[in-house]
Amino acid sequence: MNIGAAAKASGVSAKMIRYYEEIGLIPQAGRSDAGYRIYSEQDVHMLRFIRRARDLGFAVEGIHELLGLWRDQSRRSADVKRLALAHVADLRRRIAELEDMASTLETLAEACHGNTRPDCPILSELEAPSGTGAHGRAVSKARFGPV
Amino acid sequence: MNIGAAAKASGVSAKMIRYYEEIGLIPQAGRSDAGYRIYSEQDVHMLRFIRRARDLGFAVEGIHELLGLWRDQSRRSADVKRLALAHVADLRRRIAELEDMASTLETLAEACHGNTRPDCPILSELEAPSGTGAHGRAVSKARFGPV
DNA sequence: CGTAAGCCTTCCAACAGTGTGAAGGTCAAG
DNA sequence: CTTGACCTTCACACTGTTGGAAGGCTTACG
Repeated sequence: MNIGAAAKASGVSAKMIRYYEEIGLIPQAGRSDAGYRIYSEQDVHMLRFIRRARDLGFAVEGIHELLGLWRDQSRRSADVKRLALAHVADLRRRIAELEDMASTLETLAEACHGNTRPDCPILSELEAPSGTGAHGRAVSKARFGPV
Repeated sequence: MNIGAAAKASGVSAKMIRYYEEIGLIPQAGRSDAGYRIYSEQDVHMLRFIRRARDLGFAVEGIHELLGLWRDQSRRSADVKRLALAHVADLRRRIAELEDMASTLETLAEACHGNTRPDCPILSELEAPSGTGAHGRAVSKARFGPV
């Protein structure tokens, strides 16, 4: 199977398959005489696994560990569970940060007349935040990388 | 004021100040004889504005628009409000995606014994998703860039 | 057999937003 | 004058994905 067919079958783009190979997430694919990468059903199976882990928000690093456990027949399910729950905690942390921002901004927007006049509490708040936000202050050094 | 002092006073790192200047988010700073960037209290005020907008999750593009409105004395507050609410909607959309992932994964983790045996519903699900997730399927092509 | 479409290959660049580090100039205090 | 703390620019890293260009391969059709 060519990379295009594997991409279609797995839902992972050809570009990403090559990228995953490059960073060592997946083993190097075998090559045809012409140098084309060749994939088996097994490979497609693995790519689909990766695709789903990605869809659940796992970063490549996490997917790497999941793949290791997946392949390891003597794994302990406790390790998988720990990995999953750590990721859930990470997701929840990010959710809380976003929620803080959203509610703060929503409160400010509610207080804005939204008319043709220039005065607006949103800009005022950005200019000089009032000490106590009605909602937990979203103004923090919260940083979040890509998923 | 040097860039270091402006950074300390505004909460925006010197690196980021230079970056913001480079991409045109802020005007080019004046220079001293030695070529050092010089900042006024006004500039620091603007940097603080940027810092807070960033803390509320606005992307540089959005901050650009906010700055324009901030400086525009004849702005209509309706425009500010529209911008803010559009961002809130964006945040909520991302929250929903993350929440979907978290709850799906949490449900799977709950079903995992978490012992020394290898069988684990988390891996099973990644291998071949059961048609209907208990929670809305988090498995989608959901993509989200940086904040 | 020739050729054109549609694959495949590699390499290079871009995105957001931030950080790291190197090589060198400058400023202030001792 | 030296030292250390600053400033300058430049280049590169990260994450994950996409886009394109230049060239080779395959396949199907005439």
